[in-house]
Amino acid sequence: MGKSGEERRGSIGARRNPASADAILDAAKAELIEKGYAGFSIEGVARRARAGKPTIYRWWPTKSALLLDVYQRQKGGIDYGGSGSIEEDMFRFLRSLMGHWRKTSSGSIFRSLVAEAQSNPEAAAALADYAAFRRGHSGQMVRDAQARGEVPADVDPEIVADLLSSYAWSHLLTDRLDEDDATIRRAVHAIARGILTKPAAG
Amino acid sequence: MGKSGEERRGSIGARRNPASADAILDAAKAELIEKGYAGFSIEGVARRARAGKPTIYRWWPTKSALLLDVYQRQKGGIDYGGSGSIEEDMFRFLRSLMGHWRKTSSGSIFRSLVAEAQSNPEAAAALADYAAFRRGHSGQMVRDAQARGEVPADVDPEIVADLLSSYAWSHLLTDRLDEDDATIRRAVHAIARGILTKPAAG
Amino acid sequence: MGKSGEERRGSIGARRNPASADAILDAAKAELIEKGYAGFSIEGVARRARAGKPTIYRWWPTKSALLLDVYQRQKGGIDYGGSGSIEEDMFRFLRSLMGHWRKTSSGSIFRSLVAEAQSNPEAAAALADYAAFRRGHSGQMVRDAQARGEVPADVDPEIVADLLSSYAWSHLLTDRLDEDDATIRRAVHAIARGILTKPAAG
Amino acid sequence: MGKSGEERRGSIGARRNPASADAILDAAKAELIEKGYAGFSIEGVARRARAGKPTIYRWWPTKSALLLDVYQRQKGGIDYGGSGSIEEDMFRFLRSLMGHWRKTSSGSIFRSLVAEAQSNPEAAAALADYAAFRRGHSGQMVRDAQARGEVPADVDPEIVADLLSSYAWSHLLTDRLDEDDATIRRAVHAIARGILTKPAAG
DNA sequence: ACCTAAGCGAGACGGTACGTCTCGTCTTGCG
DNA sequence: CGCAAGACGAGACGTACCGTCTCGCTTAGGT
Repeated sequence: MGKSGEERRGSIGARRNPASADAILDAAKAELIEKGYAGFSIEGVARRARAGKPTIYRWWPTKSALLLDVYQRQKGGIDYGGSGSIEEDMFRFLRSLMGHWRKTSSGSIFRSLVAEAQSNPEAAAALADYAAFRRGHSGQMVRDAQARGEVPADVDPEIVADLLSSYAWSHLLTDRLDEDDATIRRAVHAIARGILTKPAAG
Repeated sequence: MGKSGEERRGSIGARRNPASADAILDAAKAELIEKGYAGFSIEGVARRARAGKPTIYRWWPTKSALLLDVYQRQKGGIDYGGSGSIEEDMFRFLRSLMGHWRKTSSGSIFRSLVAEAQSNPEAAAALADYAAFRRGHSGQMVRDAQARGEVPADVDPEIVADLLSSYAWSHLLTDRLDEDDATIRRAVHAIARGILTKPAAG
Repeated sequence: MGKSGEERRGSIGARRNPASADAILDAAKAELIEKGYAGFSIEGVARRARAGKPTIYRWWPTKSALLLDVYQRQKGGIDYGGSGSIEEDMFRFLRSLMGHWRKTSSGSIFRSLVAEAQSNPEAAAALADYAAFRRGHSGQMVRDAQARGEVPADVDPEIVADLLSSYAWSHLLTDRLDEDDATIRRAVHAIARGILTKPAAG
Repeated sequence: MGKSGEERRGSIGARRNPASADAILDAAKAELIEKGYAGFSIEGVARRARAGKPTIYRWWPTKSALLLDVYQRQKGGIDYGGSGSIEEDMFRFLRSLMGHWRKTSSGSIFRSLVAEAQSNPEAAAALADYAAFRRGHSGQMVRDAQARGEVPADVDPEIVADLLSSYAWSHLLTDRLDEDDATIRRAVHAIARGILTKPAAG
C-alpha cells in the first residue's frame, strides 16, 4: 500500500503526479476500512495522504468518484466461467463475486458506494453506469451459451445478468455474503431450469 | 399530515407529548421526501416540526431509529397474487412492489434505510430482520403453487422470494423502478421457466 | 487576560455565554499582538479560545466587527483636557492618544482595523462611524473653549477635531508615534493660533 | 491598458521580457481598480496577464513590491500653487491631491499600499520614505511664503506639510475624498490663520 | 393548595467536515 | 535561461449539522 515515503511529495510540473494519486487512493481505502463509510471524509483522506484538499477535488470532483476509483483499483478477477455449462458458469460467477467481496475489503467499499448513491445523484449515476457496464460484461456468459446453442436466442442476456447481480447485491447489503454453495447452486438452478413442474414428457 | 397548528405545542406534564411525536415523524417523512436522505438532518426535522432538538434525541437516540419509525408508519399493502399461476403471481408481486415504491414516498424512505444500514449496525440488523420477514411472507406465493402442484416440492420458496426481492431492491437502489411490464415479465419468465433451450420433445 | 480555565466552557442555555465572548476577545487580542494583522485569522482565534468557529460568527459577523470590539475593550482613558486653555488641551489630547497607542497594544490593533477597512466595506463603514463619533467627542474641547470665549463661534469644532485626529492617524500609520513633545506642541500651536479670538486691538 | 494581444507571449531568451512585465503591471493595476485591495491576488494578476505565477514571483518577491511598482507608474502632477497666497496654495494643494486620488485610480492604489504597510514592514518602510519625501516636497509652499515674508521663519514647513497630508490621508482612508471646497477651505483657514505673520496693529 | 418532577421550545456551545480560494513552491516543455 | 502552464501541500474562508448543555415555561400527580 505504498512505501509511505517520508519526504515531501510536491508538484512534478504542469501535470498530474501519480504518486499523489496513489497516496490519496491508498489513504481513502485505509480510511474506509478503518472507519467505515460513516467516518469517511475527504478531510481525513487528505490528512492521511498528506495531500491538500484541492488536490483531491481537482481529480475526484465528488466523494463518489473517489469511492468508485478506490473500488475499481481493488477489483480482482471475477470468474466468468468457461466451464462449458451456463449453470456452472453462473454458479462460479456468483460464488467468486461474493467470495471476493467477503474476503477482500472491496465488499465494504462497494457497500459505501451503494450507500453514497442513495443520497448523491452523481454517485447514483456513476453507480448506475457501473452496474450497467457490469451487467453487459457478465451477460457474456449468456451470449457464449447462446453461441453454443445452450440458451435460445430470445433470452435477454442483460436480464439474466440483472438477476444474478441483484442476488449478489442484496446479499452484500444485508450481510449475507456467507451463503453456502448449495444455496447459491439452488438459486442459479432456478434461473437455469426454472421452477415449474416439468411436463410429463419433458 | 397534521393540522400544522400555529400555536405553541409545549409540555403536557411529566410524560411524552404525542402531538410532538407525531409532528416530528410527519416532519421527518416530509423532509425525507423533499430533500432525500442526503438532505435529511435532525436539525431540519426539528425546525420543520417546531420541536427542540433534545426532544428528538430524547425519544429517538439515533437517526436510524427515527428512520425506522417513519418507515414503519408507512407500510402499504403489496399484491400477492392469487391468479392461479405462479408466473402471473410473481409478475404482479414485482410490479406492485416496484409501483408502490415508485408512486408513494416509501421507496425513497426505504432507500434511506438501506443507506443508513450500510454504516450503522443497528440499522443493518433491523433491515436484515425486516428483509427476512418479507421473504418469508412473499414465499407464500411459491408454497401456494406447490400446493397446486404447479411447482415441485424440492424448490425452496425462500430462494425464489430472495431472487424476486433482490431484483426489486437492485432496481430501487439504481433508480430503475420504472422498468416496463415486458421486461419484468421476462425476468419472471426466466425464473419460472428457466433459460435453457428446451429439449426437442419437451 | 482570563484565568485560562481548563474545564470545558459549554452552553449556559439559550443565551450568550459571556465567558465565551471574553475568551474569544482575549484570544483575538493575543493573536493580533503575536502575529500581527497579516497572521490574524478567525480560525486561529477559535483555536486559541477553544471555541467553535460558528460561535465567533454568531456574534461577530465579520472580521472587522471582532477587531473593533477588541479595540474598544482596550480603549483607555484619553485625556480631553480641562486645562482652561484650548492649546494645552489639544496638546494633551494628542500626546495622550499617541502615547496610549504606542505604549499599549491598542495602536497595533487600530492599525489592523484601518488596514481591514481599506479592503472590507463593512469595516470601512464601522471605522468611519467610529471616527465620526470620536471627532464629535473630541470636538468637545473646542466647544468648551467657545463657551469660555477663547474660540469664536464660527469655528467648526469637527474640523479642528479632524485635523487633530488626522495628525495622530498618519503618525500611527507611518510609525511615527514617538514624536517628541516639542514637535507636537508646534503642530498644535499652528492650529491654535488660527482659531483664537483676536484681541480687540491685536 | 495594453493591447492585450491574444497570442502567446513566450520567452525572448535568457533575459527579462518587458512585454510580460508591462502586462503584469497593467493587470495588477486593473485588478486593484476593479476588485480593490481585498480582491487583489497574485493568482488573479497572473490570470489576467496570462502570465505564470513564477514569472511574477521572480521579479516582484512580495505583494508590496508589486503594489509599489504599480503606484510609482501612476504618479500624477499635483498642483503646488504659486497663487501668491499661502492659504490659497494650501487649499489648491489639498483639493488637487484629493481630487487626483478620487478621480484617477491612484487613490485606491494608495489605500492598498497603506493597508499593506500595516502588516508588512518592507511596505511600511517604503511608505514612510515616500511620505517623508512628499512632506519635504510640499513644504516648499511654506518656504516660498516665508521667502515672501507671508509666514515667519520660525514656522517649520515640515509640520505644516504634515498637517496637510495627514488631513488628506485620513480622508482617503475613511472614504471622505468628496469633501466640499468650503470644508477644505475652513480646514486650511484654521492652519493658515495660525501661521500668518500678525500685523503689528492687527 | 403547594411542590416536585419531567417534558417541552429554544437556542448557544465546542466540534468537525464541507467545498472553494489563494498562497508560494516546484517542475515541466517550448522558444 | 526565461517563459506560460499548472499541479502541489498548506491552510483559511464562511456554512451546515452534529450531539450536548442549560434555560424558563407548562402541566400533572403526589402530598
